[in-house]
Amino acid sequence: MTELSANNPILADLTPEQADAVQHMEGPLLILAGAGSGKTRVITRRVAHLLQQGVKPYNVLAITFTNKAAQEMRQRIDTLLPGNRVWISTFHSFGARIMRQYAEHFDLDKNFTIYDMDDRLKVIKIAMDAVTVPGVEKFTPDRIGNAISRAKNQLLTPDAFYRQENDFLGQIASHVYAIYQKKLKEANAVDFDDLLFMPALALQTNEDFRNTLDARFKYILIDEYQDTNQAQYIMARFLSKASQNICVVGDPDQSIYKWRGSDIRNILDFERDFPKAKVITLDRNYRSTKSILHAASTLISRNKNRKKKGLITDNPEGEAVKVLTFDSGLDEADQIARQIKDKVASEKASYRDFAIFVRMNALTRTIESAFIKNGIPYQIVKGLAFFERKENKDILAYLRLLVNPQDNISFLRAVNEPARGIGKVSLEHLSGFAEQHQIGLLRAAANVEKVPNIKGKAAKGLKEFAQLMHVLREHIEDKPHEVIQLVLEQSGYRAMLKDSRDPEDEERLANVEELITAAMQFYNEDGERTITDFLEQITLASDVDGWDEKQDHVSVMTLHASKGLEFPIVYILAVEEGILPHERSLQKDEDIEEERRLAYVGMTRAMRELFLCNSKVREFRGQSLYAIPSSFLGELPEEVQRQDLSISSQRMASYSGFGTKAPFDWNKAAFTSSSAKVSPSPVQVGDTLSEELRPGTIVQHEGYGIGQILDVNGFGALRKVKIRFATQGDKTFVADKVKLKIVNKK
DNA sequence: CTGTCCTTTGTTTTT
DNA sequence: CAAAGGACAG
Repeated sequence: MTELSANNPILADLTPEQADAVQHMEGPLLILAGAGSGKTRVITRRVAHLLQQGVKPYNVLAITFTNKAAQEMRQRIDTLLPGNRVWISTFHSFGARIMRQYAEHFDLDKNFTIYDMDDRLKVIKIAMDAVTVPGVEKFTPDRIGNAISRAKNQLLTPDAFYRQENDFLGQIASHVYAIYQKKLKEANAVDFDDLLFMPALALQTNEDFRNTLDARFKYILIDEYQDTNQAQYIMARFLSKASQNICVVGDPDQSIYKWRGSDIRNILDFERDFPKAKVITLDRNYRSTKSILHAASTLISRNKNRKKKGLITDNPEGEAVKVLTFDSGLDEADQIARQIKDKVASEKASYRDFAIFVRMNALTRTIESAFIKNGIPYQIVKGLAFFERKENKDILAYLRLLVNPQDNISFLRAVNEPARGIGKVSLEHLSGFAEQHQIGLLRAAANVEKVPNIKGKAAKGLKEFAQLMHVLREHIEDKPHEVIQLVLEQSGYRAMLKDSRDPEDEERLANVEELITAAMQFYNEDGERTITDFLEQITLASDVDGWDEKQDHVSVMTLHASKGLEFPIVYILAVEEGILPHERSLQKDEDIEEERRLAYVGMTRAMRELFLCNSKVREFRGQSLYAIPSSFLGELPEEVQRQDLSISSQRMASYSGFGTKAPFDWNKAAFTSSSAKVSPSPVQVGDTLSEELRPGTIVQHEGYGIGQILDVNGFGALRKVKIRFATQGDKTFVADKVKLKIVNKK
């Protein structure tokens, strides 16, 4: 390098390892970047450095995990080197763009629709109805859909999937898969998985296609490589076959998407795949206090299937990490709200400094009401929930059908909204006709007079709808927001909402008006953008893409969504057995390890303060049930402070007369409360403390008599207890429903 | 065909 | 406790 780093902002303020990674030019590079190790800085600088060294922006491809991350990276690079337009996107957006550009390679029209999960489910149901194999009815569309998704992630076509040795589900799914794919094709639509599957397969099998793209993308950079799946892996490999200039960045300890097909081996085997790879480890953390880092490191070190490594920091010790115990979820939410309010009032922090992480979306409800009650500004970072409202989805269905007249799913959604007298039966006739003539539903509707059995109101409605779409199609090139305006007007949708006496329709009307604003903003950012772009952005948006970090509010999100972010003060809610780790991961060690990584990801987001919360009673599906602190809490180092903030703990200090034995020894030892106690809850719960139901305990059941508990599993209403009775064999009960008398504790 | 009321059903995480 | 699906009357 000829430039002096002191004068070059691209190389300024970097550690030797970071500078090494930034300046690496040719050949494969693996950057193992621990949490908070300045990864974002390194990758943006690296791209900037490549450009500075004369690499053409056109030849660079950077893959990020979210569109938001892509946007940020674009801006940072633009700040360093203005005017360079590098291709930065997620794998899915990349796939979509390639597929539109080379639509003919994929046997698609370039205005294809990308189906989301809802759409996918509908197509699966249609395919399951159409398939003739016996046994389909044994599976839910959901399970079939997952099986198909897995097949696509492994680059298996319906044929290949069928030929593969399969269990019963796989056999059935492979048949549905073939029809499902045919239906998608007919609708000129693809699903999320296709955006990876199709380009990956094309790269693998079509050498010309591969050469073209490989030659174009001479330098590839992939972030969050630990969470890539097989299809993404193939894309990465085949795009960098000639140049070998592939740089991947990741942290095996933060791999949290195995359930979605991610394969941690992709990163672990990088050096095997690219024998000449240079490996740089970034193990210095700049984000968190020593306390936080130590707590997180101690937890993650419990994972057996893991390369040993540690993170170090020069940051101060800071506040101790705290485990907080509350009476109930309501109480947990309320006390956290107060803590936040107090800290903001005393000017120790702003609202934007706080983040609340949860394992499941359902847990945001209570915290949301507590924030509303306490007047705390907040944002729930959950996708573009706005676009998922019924009224907006309806309007978007019109748009999708305009752009892609073959889109049958959107047709079915829009055709009778507002009501045009078209019911289920008419649509079945229409589908039959469309099937018979191999045309789309819209085209069939345009020829409704030729369809037998559709008469009267329904026929008139269909004809009118087809004509409406025909008229609207004239405006397809108009600005997105103007098209929406037109759709609202001419479809009668706006009139329907306006004339309604349902008070909620007023809000719906406001929402669709806001949809126009959203489209206008989208267009104003870039006048080249089309309706197709607008629709694509909405469909491919990730949860954090809707997050507005500029606002001064508390951020509430899932642990998954928190990946890659950082906040001064972090609360993780419901760190309870069955929630984190999640009940459905408890069977397999490798699944529990992923839950531990998830907890690790959440903890390492915190810069200054970290609170891990649990409550004694958790409200769930309208019921209140005893909750057990997460086993992860017992894996934290000693200096973590444990505070029992439950009212019952204060009140019960002098109370005796119920159980005297804490359910877990480590719990008893670790929590600061003075005397061991299992308190009767202030809320109504089942007759038997489900905490006391543990394997080995001898119990008596009214009808079955004496038995011994074999197994207890599940959480909340799903918690089951399996009992072996002396005379009646094994029986399984719902833990909070069954009445049992404890005879002999284990 | 449409709207309403009632039963059933279900909950991990998401591009 | 909700949302979603099914049954039924208008």
